[in-house]
Amino acid sequence: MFTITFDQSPLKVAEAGASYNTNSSSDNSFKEIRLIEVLVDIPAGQFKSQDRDEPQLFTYSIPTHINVEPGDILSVPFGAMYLGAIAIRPTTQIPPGLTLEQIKPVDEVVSKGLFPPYYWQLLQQIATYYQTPLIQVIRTALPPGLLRRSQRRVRLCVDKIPPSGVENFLHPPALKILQLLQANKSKDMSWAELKKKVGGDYWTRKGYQDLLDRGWAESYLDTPKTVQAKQQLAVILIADPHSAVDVTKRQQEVLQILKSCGGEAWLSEFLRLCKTSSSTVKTLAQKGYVLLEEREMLRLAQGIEQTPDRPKTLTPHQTNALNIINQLSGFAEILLHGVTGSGKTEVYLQAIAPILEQGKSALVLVPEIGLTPQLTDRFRARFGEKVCVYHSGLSEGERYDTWRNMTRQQPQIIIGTRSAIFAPLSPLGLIILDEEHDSSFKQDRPAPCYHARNVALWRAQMENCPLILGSATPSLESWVAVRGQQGRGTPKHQNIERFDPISPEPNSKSLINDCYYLSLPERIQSRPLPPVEVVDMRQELRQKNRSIFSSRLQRALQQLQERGQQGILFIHRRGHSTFVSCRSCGYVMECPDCDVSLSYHHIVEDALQTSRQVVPTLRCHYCNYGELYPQRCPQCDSPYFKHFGSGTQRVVEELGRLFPELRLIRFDSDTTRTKDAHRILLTRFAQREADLLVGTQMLTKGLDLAGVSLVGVVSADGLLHLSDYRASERAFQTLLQVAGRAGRGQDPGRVIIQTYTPEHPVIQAVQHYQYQPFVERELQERQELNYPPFGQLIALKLSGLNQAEVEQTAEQFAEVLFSIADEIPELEVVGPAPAPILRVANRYRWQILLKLLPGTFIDPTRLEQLQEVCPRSIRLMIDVDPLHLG
DNA sequence: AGCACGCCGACT
DNA sequence: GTCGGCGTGCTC
Repeated sequence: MFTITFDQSPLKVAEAGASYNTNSSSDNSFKEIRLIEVLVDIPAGQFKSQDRDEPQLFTYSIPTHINVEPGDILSVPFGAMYLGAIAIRPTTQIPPGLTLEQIKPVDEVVSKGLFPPYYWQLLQQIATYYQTPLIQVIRTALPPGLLRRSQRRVRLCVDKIPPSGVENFLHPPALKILQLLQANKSKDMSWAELKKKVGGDYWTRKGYQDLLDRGWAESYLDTPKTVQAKQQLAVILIADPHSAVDVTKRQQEVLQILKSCGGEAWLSEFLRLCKTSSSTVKTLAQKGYVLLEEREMLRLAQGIEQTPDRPKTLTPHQTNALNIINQLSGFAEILLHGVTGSGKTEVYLQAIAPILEQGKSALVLVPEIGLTPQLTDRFRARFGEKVCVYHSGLSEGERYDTWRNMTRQQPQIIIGTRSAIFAPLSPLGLIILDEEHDSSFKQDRPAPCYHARNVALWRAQMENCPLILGSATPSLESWVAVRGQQGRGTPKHQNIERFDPISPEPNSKSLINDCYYLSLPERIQSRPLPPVEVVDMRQELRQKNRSIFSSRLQRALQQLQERGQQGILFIHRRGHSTFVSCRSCGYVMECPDCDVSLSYHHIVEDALQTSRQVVPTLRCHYCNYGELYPQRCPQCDSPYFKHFGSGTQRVVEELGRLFPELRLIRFDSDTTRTKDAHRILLTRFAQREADLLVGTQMLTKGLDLAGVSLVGVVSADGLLHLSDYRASERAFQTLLQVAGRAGRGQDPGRVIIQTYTPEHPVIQAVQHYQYQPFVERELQERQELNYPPFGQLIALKLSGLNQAEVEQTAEQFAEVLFSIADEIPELEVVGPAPAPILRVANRYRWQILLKLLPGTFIDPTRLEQLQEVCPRSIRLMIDVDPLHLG
């Protein structure tokens, strides 16, 4: 959005006192004063400097006793409070209009040396591409807890409150606050927390004012507390135990144990080890044999210790892939397309080994760490303590320490989720995105809505190292990027080449010819892929089977029990499917213009809000095309024309009714909420405590359970007809992934997919494991409508509390955009349209879609116009390359 | 975000 | 007249 030039050379103290330009009348000599320009952590870039293309920087002086370098995390006074900030560059200029007296000193250096050299360029790139203020990108990248602000808190003046009878005359909001504070142990709460519980700023202020007037409560700003390194007492041996004469036998033993520990240990652990008390150690310290010292302890999340394993023998395909990867030096994008069970992980492991030997680190990104404990375990078994995990599930301390450990330049492996792409490893020898097609690599909640695959690509280029994208069902983006020239002549890395490179990096080599397609078409040990059987549910209806299970699936479940085998039952998450389809003929209502299914809406309000009518409507949430919800199927006139969905609950009930003997484990977001729940449930299943695993999307992600011989998909339709141009791609990927869970052990396995539209191309492709034909077909359709990966999409998502206001602003935006589109013929404005789920968290949502023709891009500054037009009450989020439009 | 300043309408 | 609603702008 804005660029800043970041001085990467350390601040040179000697030069800091050159000549100053001041506007103040007095011409003092400031030879000793060092100044630093700082990016302050205030919400968003509303503080733009007028004429330069960068966010507003603030100038602070550096107290003589501290040293500040660009990139340091600071705490600075800002107005009445203290805020987190990043040191950007030293300066000798006092900002125009200010006097030296107005320059405040930096309060504290919170942390130093957290980034590798090109890191700022990477963050800048993300800010520009994803149209997000730089500070917000920094906030996303950094481990949480570093950028803190002082917060307003309210505390009770306990001694001033009369003992009782208060409730009778206090106003409700004041009483509420009083009660909240009294319920609190420390009689002290943050303003934000109060606001949430009281309900709104207005009443909180009102109530607080009352209490303040009575002198019963007061507010104050507390100083920010940032993550700190953990200090712990360590015992260090400083004299040879053999020369110890004036010690008891027990003390001598203790010294010997310390020596066998390598002469150093954490005190608490050491005491447990020696089964002694701290007094023994203290005595030894007094006698001068050991030293007790506060030392920094790293809280690293390394996962559970594993028994070491050795590299496995590779199949010819694996060997071939590995050879090519190992020959690479410098940037390359490798698509490792391996069918489920083909042993991609083993390739990763063996590709990483030589990287570590070269003294470099490796970064492995996975969709969700909790879902793949087995992957982490395997890395730990191979590389031991060099493996750390990094994801949002860790505590602040763990994340901070893992981060700092990464900057220490010891070769290591980080396994993490999306946010780990910001891991400050350097030098970095390899980046791997496992299951690269997975949509959780795209952030969609707070801006920047970055895709870790994009960021990984930029990082790999900047670091000049290979990037491996692994998947059994590669995304169309990656397929086209790597194989594009063979197919339809699309430029590779279109997203990259569109950029103005901030500065041409010497080590970023030519972007062309760095792509490799490596295929692992067979499962290890030549195991077959499980055959896929498709069941036509329309037929079942005709045969008067109203159950959600077809007779074939029922038989299979019956057999499961009889043969003592295990199965997985996949249910598509309910609530997502807002499409309408015919249960007799399978017909699905689609938008005539956008190639997506129509969504069911029933909230219809008239503008005056005098009356409220509920009219069932079908609507396209791309272009806002709408029509009435037909009572009967437009194609076959059947009355079984319904809004769709079968939830976990219903499936479980039905299972209990049909197969009371079957032991099942539910595996969905309800049952896996707690920490380690995934691992526990999966272990129980692996130990055959249950016959059937029933669950949602989570089942698709990399489960490797040898015992599973049956995979059932209750209904593929919810997946097939999501109102989204990516529905087919996602359905194809999900179904193939689920199917891939079967037959990974000795048993060959089978897959049963139930659907009302067996003729659907996705079903056909899945049935025969036809990746390429499916992708070619899908690409054709995408190309015709200029959808990604050909054209680019940008979604403008508006939300606000007032429905009419949101709609009005959306219309207003559209006006502006249409006028921009008049100048740029490559830009198409689609919408505005209400989001398929109009109201979420009490906010009404509308969106406008920008469609750009292949090879074009829109100048980000054009979209900044919108930010300026946007009323304060409306939130605007710009989602570049949105994945879900629903 | 938090806070000051300043402009309008409802009252001791 | 003043008090206090909140809309606007500033924080080095």
